[in-house]
Amino acid sequence: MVAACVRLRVYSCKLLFDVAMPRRIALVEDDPAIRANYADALRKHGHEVQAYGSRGEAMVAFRVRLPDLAILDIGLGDDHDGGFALCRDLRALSAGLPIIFLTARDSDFDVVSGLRMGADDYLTKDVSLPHLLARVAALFRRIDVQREPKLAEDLLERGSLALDMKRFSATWAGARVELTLTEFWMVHALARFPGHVKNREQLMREANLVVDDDTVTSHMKRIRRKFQAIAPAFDEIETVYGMGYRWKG
Amino acid sequence: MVAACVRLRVYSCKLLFDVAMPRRIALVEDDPAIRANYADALRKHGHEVQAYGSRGEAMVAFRVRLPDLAILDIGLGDDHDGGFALCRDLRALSAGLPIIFLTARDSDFDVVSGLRMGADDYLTKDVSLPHLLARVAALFRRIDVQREPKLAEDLLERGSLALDMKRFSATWAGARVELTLTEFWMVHALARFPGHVKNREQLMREANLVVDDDTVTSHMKRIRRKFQAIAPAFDEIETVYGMGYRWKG
DNA sequence: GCAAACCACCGAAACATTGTGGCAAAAAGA
DNA sequence: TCTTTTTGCCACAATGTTTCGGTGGTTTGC
Repeated sequence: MVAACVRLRVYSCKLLFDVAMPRRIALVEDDPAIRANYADALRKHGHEVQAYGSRGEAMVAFRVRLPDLAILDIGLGDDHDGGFALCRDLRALSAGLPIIFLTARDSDFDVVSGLRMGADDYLTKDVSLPHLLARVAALFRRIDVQREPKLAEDLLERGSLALDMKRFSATWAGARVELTLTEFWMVHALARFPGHVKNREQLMREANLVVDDDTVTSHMKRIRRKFQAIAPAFDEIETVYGMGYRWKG
Repeated sequence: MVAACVRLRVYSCKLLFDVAMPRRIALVEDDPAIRANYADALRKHGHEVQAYGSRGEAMVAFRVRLPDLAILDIGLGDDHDGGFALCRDLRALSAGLPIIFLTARDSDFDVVSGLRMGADDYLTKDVSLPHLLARVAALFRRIDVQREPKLAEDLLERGSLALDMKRFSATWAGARVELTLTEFWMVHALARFPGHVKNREQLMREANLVVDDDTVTSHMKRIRRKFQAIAPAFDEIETVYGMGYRWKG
């Protein structure tokens, strides 16, 4: 009983995180073929990947903006320990940046060196793609779990719809729907009481507006269009002739 | 030559980390000889170790008090997947507890399963003792680095951004950004909750100001300009029409 | 079936908010 | 005191949002 309850909580927590933006992964690997291969696999998994072929190239980019995760090869071209040096430089920029070594060198000495240098994981290139992806996911999970887990009143979930009042963001089945301020409040007014019919006057009040009835109609049109742009079959907003609108839920 | 130099530095780094507090590590392993061996090694490294031979025995202890790290074998006596079950139960008790699988089973399927189950690392029993210890240390370092900003409220890291509340200094990817006091507090207000929209009134309050809305706009202009002077592609501060500003993070 | 009321859609005008450069007042240093 | 930095504000330009009338289609009541 208790266990089930806890798991439910964890699950809803996961949903929250999944709505977040894709992670930016930096991949530093000198072999173009291998680089493309890994970059591809990570992208297919929904990550945003920047790939670099050398230590210098990577550092230039890191000084502009740090990624959410760095995956480093150790030998970079002529520089036999370029990855180690890169790791050290990165740690100087950010103590908390997740770093994974991904290299052909499999000696215990190298592994221990890499981990002591501040890396979070050390993988050899014989790992399978699923294995690599699982390691990456595990590291991201560790990062997330440590981050402040606050939710509740600022979040409204109604089926596929999720409204975050703190972020002023709306998502449908995980996909972001870009609503303007007025549109956001109207969706909020509707979705707060699924099934209840709201007339135009009520909708106006919730959005802090005093306008013509036709204007509310226009807003509904745009809201529907924005949701349908993401999910063509969207049909949650029902028109109740002579009454107003209702969120089917 | 270069390699030797790099490794030397790593070594001195290790000394720093080893000074840390003793951690309570739970070791669940059914083979008494192996169990004693690992427990011994961990203790010699300054950790406090509780060793258990079965899933039930371990859970009884966990319900009384959780360790700082759990190292689990997968096969426990007759129970071929006892470690997996234990991991699941442990995760229900605490979503954030560090877990490492340490097992003879080396199939990719088991590794991926273990990691997906919520483990932080997966090691096979052929790893050397130094390797194991380095993995444990790396995981503890990750925990510490994440927990630090909560305990010591004087440092805030958000991707490339780092704010030092003690010195009122801000850095972007390691490069100093010269912010005035008001600007610093506004960046702080934004970056403290990445993704959250802050309206002008909230921003004023966080910077201890009571001014015109336009003035906030001006501050944002100057803040953006200062960051862009360092990283021309800077784009973290997003304006949300009619709502305020948000740190993308 | 028909008229009246209502709603969806389009597009352009009206409106609101934000970005920019500049300037002066206030505060901080020298 | 004088200089420099920081801050607040304004006008104008640029941008994004809201409003609303017209047209045509749909629902309702009789």
